[in-house]
Amino acid sequence: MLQVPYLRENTEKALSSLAKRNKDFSATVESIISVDESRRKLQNELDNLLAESNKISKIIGDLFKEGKREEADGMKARTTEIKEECKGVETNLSQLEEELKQLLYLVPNVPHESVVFGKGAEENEVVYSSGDITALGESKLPHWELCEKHKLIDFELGVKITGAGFPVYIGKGARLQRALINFFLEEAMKAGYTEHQVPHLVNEASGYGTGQLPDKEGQMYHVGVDDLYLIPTAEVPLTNLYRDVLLKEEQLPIKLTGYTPCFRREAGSYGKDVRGLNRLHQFDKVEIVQLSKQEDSYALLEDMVNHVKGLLNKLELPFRILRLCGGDMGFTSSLTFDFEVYSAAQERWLEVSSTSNFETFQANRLKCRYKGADGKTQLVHTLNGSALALPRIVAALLENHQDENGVRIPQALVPYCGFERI
RNA sequence: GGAAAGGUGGGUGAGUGGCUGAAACCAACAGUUUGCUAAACUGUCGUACGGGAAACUGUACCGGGGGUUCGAAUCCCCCCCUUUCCGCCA
Repeated sequence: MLQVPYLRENTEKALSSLAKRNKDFSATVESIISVDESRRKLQNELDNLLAESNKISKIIGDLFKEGKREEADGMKARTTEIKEECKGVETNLSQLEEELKQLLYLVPNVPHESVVFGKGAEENEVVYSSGDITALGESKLPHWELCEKHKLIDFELGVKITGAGFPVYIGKGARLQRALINFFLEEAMKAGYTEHQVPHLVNEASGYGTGQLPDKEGQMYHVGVDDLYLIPTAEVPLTNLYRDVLLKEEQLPIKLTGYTPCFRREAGSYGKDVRGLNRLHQFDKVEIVQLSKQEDSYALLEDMVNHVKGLLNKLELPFRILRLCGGDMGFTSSLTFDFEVYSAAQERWLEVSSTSNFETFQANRLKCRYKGADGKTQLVHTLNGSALALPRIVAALLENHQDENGVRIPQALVPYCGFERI
């Protein structure tokens, strides 16, 4: 959620940046500013009424002590009057506050200056690419066929016990999952991230904290009886560890990592793009999260991008990095880099990581702040990235490293797997 | 699921309807002392929204929401959460 004073003082700048999202927010922002102005006016009115009432109450108290009971009783009339007036003002005020909140929920984060205008995914900029597109022979197979051939994943079984999008990993397929999770966690640990095992269900407040609520309510599985949500990413519990927290400057940056399964309803997506491992309702992911001082966040974003680069290089996968254009960027993000791995057998790019700086957008709702050297309290910047999500990595590994004898496991992963080939 | 006890500032924790935005202690910050560190001493020290160039100042906030009262952290009602005991259980 953006901060009203920011919008008020930087209206032009905010609007021109927001326009990069290929949507016009000027009407909403204008409403925010004008509603807030009315709000402040009413607040002032109320404050003055209350100030008067407080003053009178104090005098009455003093009169009572002096035993001037009648004089005191005489003053009560005015406070009753004030109370009536306050009621009206309060009602209007809370209405305006609610209105303001709803309006603020509509405005996404202001894109970073490096973000370009764009309507959608086609306009994302490739800012880096690494590795050659793997040349595969005629016998190349997509991962879903490789999975069947080598008995790594049984999609049908998953359908039976749960439904589509809930695969069952078997044998070397299961061990590969475990190996990847451990590999990613170890690498994150070496890079200074502290591993956390967090709950896989979160409450409503956490959903609001990181911005999944109210914007993406339908994307999360909701456990009605207990009013809890299954996490769509470890970002939610990890970042919310620092909800309502006042940090000291020297504690920053805070670097967190964790493995969790992720649950996404993915309502409305069907077809060939979601075949096999390309899109699932449940998948595994290792997430990295940072909380930082405002002035450091973009350097740290760079570090996170480099960390993910390192992982993909060790897995010997060809990939590219995209800087998302305004139209394709998530609601809460200021700047996002997507990582895509080329899948030679499917002949398409698969998104395997999304690494973003949210600046103060999440921190504002989270109320995660720190006290700077100057004694001033300010919001932290939050960042996160997938490092990495498993299913498409598995797809890419299987497809890119297949040969006539099966599938080769990249060297870096062998110690974690315990086998060199599938 | 049943019973009981609790929820107060960055932390611990007092708090009799008005002198309580809130004692005390810890932490933090500034200073004095000191060869350095430590200790000791002195002072400062909550958050949010307003007004003001500033000093300063108004209001709100003691889990959340209502109510009683001229006046509520304090009394009443509802809700939420935590802890402990019992039950169930990996």
